[in-house]
Amino acid sequence: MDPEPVRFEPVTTVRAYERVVEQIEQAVLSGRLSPGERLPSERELMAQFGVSRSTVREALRVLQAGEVIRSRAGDPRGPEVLPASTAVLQKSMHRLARAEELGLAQLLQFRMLLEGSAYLLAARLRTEEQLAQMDAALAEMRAQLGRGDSEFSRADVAFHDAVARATQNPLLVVCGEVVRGVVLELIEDKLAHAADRRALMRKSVAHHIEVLRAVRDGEGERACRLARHALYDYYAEYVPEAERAMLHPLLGS
Amino acid sequence: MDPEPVRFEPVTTVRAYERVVEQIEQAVLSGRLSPGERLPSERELMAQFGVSRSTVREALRVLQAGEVIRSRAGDPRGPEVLPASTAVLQKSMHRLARAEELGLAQLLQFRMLLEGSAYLLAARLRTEEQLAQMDAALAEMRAQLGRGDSEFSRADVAFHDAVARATQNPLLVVCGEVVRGVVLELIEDKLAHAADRRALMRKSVAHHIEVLRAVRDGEGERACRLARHALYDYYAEYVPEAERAMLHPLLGS
DNA sequence: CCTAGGCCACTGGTCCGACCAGCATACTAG
DNA sequence: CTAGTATGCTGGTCGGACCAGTGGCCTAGG
Repeated sequence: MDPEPVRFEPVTTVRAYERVVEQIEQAVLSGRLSPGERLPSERELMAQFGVSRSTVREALRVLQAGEVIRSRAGDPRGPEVLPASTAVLQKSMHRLARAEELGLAQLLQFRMLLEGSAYLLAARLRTEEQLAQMDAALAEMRAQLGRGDSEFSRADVAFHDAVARATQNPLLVVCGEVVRGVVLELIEDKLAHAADRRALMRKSVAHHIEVLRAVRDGEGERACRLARHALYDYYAEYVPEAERAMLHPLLGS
Repeated sequence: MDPEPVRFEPVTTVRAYERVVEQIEQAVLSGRLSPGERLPSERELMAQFGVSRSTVREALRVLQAGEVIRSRAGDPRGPEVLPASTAVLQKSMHRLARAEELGLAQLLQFRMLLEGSAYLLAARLRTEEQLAQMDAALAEMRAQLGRGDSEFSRADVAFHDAVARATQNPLLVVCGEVVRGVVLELIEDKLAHAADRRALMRKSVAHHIEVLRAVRDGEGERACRLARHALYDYYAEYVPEAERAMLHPLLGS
């Protein structure tokens, strides 16, 4: 055995507000503080932690940014502990997607991958109720076919959300949502100039009908393949030709 | 047409610090501020935004919590804009996992999905150099077979990273990394008590050899199937039986 | 008795001014 | 020319102050 020498750890200055954050976060994470419960008021916390109100406030700001608590001015009951949400996850993923110099190719690849798998899972795991939700969203799409495309795409989003929810996996829901959003951001201007949006919508509806049938029949593999091909057909023309190859492995053999 | 009545939107009080956050965040997101660049000092910002220093500081705290910037006391150059990181993503996912919104089943499902697809893509897109990196990582795993399992799992991580990089998709790299981390966190204690870790390692090496061969031969589908089955075999026993069914659709027909 | 109304104590949001310790640079003494 | 110090900034923390809200209490009117 090595004669383990005395080891010193690098000293890290821990700011006062960080200690406050830490303690409150631990209380929430460990369940000693449940969603809906209230924290003491800032002035009370300042006494309990032995720090100034500024420090307490900075700590609360951090927790607020992390969706751990919520403060309302004037509420005598104090800051509220929030239930866990995917909002932060979504925001951080969005930031990452925009920062990582992601091209449309990468985003589309990821989306094909996710949505395909979502269908694969949904086809097996969906309940009748979720099936009905997809039906409703699809009906809404058909109804909005003639109207502006903002309503149409809202119905489209609702459809995909229903599919994602059917997988019972919040990760799939969030990631799908984010990637879809970023993809749309990247090409909405190009898409707006598309020659015939009406034709695109009709094609989209036809595709959704087909894929929904596959989901209803439990044919996951087929739904997966359909979705990926549809995405490719719809978006590939906007992907630089050199990068298009990275989408092909997902189209199956 | 409906005689569209005048519509009023609910008034939302926007806090001063929120608007400061918003502006700085936008500057970073839009690229007007790049990683490594510096923000003006708090006193300077307070003049530019026309708010007090407390308000500026609360805004900076929020950005700091979101890993957008970093402040060091005394640094005359001011707060630094950070490159996008996965830390927040990881933390928020972790919190969701602890809040039981996310069980091992969901995480594992997502990981099976991601890693399978990663192999599928890597088998087609990998370069010789990336293949060599996987080889090296695998060799390291074999070398560490006898040693502590922290070295072993580090080599394991290196292998999976090499695979993810071969897909040329940063999203896949990041998500894979994060999910792998959270999964390990969730069961590391259970895994530590496993009867025979040595046997598990050997089995893991054997699996990696096989899957790497599939990648080298360009058999993406096979690599995908192998990886998912391996993950299932390795982890499924820790998943509540009732939720195990949600993993089965990914194991293929 | 009960209820509608206003009152009030307290909340969080913002501002100000002050002090401290830390950092990078310029300057100074050797 | 170098070593060390002085300096002028930085962010971190503190205390006190004021304001606009909120919700419960208390009261006047039924």
